[in-house]
Amino acid sequence: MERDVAKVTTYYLDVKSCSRCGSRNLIRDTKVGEEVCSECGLVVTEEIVNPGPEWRAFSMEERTTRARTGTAASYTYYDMGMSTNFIGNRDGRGKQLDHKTMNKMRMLRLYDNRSKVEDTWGRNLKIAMVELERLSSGLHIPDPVKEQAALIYRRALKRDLIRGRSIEAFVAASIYAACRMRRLPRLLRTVSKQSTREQKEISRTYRLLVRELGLRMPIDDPIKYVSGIASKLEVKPQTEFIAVSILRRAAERQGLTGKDPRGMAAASIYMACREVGERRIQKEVARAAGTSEVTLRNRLRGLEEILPEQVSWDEAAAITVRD
DNA sequence: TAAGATAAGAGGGACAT
DNA sequence: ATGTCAGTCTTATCTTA
Repeated sequence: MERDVAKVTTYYLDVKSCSRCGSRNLIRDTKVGEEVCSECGLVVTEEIVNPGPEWRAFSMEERTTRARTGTAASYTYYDMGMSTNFIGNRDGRGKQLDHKTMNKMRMLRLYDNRSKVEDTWGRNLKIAMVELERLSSGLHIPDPVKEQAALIYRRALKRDLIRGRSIEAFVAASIYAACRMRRLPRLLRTVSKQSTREQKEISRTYRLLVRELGLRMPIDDPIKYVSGIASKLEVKPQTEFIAVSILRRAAERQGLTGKDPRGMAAASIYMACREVGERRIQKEVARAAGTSEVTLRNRLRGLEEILPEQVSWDEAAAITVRD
């Protein structure tokens, strides 16, 4: 553990200015590993290039905690005998304390409470990071995304969102959120299956995270799903090409907003297959896209309303070239 | 046999109370 | 805070071409 604590100093090296307003006046909050622009308020943490294991960020916390509480051993037994100390203003015999001593005791009580807050965070994080490790290895989450998830979790902890709720759900939700942010295709269902918590709770927690932390999720573009589905179905490149063109044209006409992107992708591929004359049944396409037949049909209906004319190969080429 | 239709249920957002 | 409403997506089952 110790050798990794030493590496912490490299953490922030790459950040020099705010990516939005260019200000160099950045405020660091080392407890959450967050960096905020003092000019425009942008959280620039995401810009930080930070490869490595997730508990490097964790050790930031650990370092401050250790500085307060001493050895790692006392960290583990943090609560023993400490919680009832420093109460009242009388000594052991019930005698009133003098002012000097009372002030001293007040300071001690203050420090004691503070260190306990830090300690609670530390313990929470320890449990959370173990869970994070377990889930991400089960889901094959690459390190940078895992790192992102850890960061999100820490921000949630800092904002006191977790008290009274389950750590596991927050870890799972953080991972899902990190995947969305980094455009790593993982279904909420898949993440939930690895977690001890049910999908319902995790999805609720995910939305809580997005709302409370103001996470900015990239809108996932149906076009991104096309190639994956196309390769699963082994359709011709031409078909895939036309599917993309269909989506582009639908997007121009505001036909994609608010719909499940996977359903849109599935419908466009199905449509493209039909136009090229490649035989694929709805069930196949829907399954490859990870959605249902019904959804595919509904999207298909929407596409047909928006795009009454066929998208031929030539038109597809024209649409693509124009971009 | 594939495609379409319909029903029922879950879950969440918007909006009012 | 709680309830209602419209809209989405899912699963299951039935009908149609």
